[in-house]
Amino acid sequence: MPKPDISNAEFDVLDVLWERNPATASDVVQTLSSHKEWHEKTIKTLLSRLVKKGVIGFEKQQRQYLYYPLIAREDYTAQETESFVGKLFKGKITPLVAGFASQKTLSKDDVDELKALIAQWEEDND
Amino acid sequence: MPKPDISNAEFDVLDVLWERNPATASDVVQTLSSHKEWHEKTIKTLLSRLVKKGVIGFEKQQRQYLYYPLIAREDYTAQETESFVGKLFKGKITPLVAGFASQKTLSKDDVDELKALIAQWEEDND
DNA sequence: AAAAACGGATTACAAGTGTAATCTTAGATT
DNA sequence: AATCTAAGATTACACTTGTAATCCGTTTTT
Repeated sequence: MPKPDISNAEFDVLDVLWERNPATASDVVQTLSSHKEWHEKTIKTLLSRLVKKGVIGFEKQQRQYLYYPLIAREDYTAQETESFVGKLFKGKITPLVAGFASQKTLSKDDVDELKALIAQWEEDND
Repeated sequence: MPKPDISNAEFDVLDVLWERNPATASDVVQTLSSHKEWHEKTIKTLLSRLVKKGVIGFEKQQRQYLYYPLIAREDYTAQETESFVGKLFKGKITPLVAGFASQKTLSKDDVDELKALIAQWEEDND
């Protein structure tokens, strides 16, 4: 199946389902109400579109539906990352990190974590 | 001015202008012909849209226009990176790098470059 | 029972996108 | 000079996206 495009608004809805799975439409509405100004109807529409795209599924729970994601966040993230890095950095992470570091300041913790990652890599590949 | 959205197709055109600046429409058409199946008219449309969005500018060169970018690739890249990392990784690069590394294999060169980056950072911040 | 409310389904509608085709006008060709 | 042509301007058109409103049937409420 051709990987479905997930719009920005749809993503926000999907993101809720990744956190709280399964969830009814009104669960999603409630969760989003804290940081989005969306009308309930809007969220219902987005849920329907995600269903139609095959991104989420649902089970009838009496009157309501219980929605749940059909794709894992990790998979989505990995795909998006690959295409993003491919598009803007010719597939190389280093320039991404370099550019990021030159703009947003890295904390010592960030750097420590990166070092740990590298150490791990070196351990695996020696 | 509100940062203009640049669509995917528009990006490919802009990308050519970042490489070859200034360029006529047919320069862009020729450059893109190697990897895109776009009709010349399509590319002209994209150029017009980019002009309208204020992303590129042009100077009349007799009959043709010479187009050139109005925003630097680095700036665009930095902004996109920030929003991408913000959206998918809560603004942290480390998990991005970790996820990337677990999927696409890093080369030794990649790792060396990352180490160099970190060394640089530590030198600047001690 | 009648009315109101709620849940999902269907419809709406403008702006943005991908992907050109047509129009217009000024140089290039014959 | 008449015509062809290439360049940009304008128009096209279906699909997606943001953002709901309306419809329809089933529970609640009164």
